Amino acid sequence: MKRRNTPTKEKVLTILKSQDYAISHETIADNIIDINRATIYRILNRFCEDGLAHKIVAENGKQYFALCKTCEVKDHHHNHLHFQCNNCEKVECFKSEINISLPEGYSVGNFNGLLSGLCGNCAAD
Amino acid sequence: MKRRNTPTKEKVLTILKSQDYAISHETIADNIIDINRATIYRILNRFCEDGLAHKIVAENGKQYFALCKTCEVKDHHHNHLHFQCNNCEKVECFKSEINISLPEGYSVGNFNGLLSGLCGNCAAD
DNA sequence: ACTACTATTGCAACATTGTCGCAATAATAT
DNA sequence: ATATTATTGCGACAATGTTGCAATAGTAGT
Repeated sequence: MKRRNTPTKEKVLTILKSQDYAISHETIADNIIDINRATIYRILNRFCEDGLAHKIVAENGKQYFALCKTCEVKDHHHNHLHFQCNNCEKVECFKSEINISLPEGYSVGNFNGLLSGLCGNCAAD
Repeated sequence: MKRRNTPTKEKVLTILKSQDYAISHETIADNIIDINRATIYRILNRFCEDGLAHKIVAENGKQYFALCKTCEVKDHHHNHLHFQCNNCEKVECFKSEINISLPEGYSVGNFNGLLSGLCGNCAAD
């Protein structure tokens, strides 16, 4: 299936690029008016399929999306931790990769690792 | 707030104990008839508050609960990974703890780490 | 430019999940 | 027994993410 370039897709990508944090569909909806919720999800999921972004599931069950800056380019995966601040609720990608070893016979798929607590800014207050 | 012993709570605890995997409220509802969904969640959350169980958020955003067998007793935390099979959907606790280091100024809270893929049984097929 | 193909979008509807307020019930201590 | 209050059930709710369908609009080929 070949991707097409659409204004909507470009807008979502622009927002993703402009953010230092992983964002939820809500953030996107707040930044673009007149874009359907279903469309946002479809675009974001397409980005994930294409290896452009990755998805983080937060402790509240919500999905956050971030561009793949810290991810390995070759042998693409997302074995880094994320951090969500309980106060400002921002989700950020950590640089350091996690070593993952699976039991015999298991096959790897995805990794979703999230720490929570207080970020540098919020803990200082 | 002092806890009380109720039949409902005991039933939920019995089910938790009988399972080798982390379970969702659904599993409990399937095993006990006539118990309210809200009540299940309240009981499970109370178990978590009391350090009896811990909560795992899966990639579908659903909450799973497991008794604290593998968790550290002293200085109680849950720094172990979990694994959910994409086929049988079971969620299990891994034994090995993860080393977690936070950036300067951050304060730790919780860790939610989930691997997904195929478990030993399902990968064999 | 025109056309055909089909990826993408918007809309509406839906299932599901987890939470909350409130009144009724029942566990606990006196 | 009685008083206190933790727990439960019920109903309602908001929110999230997905899907089917018809309409729209990229894209490639002529």
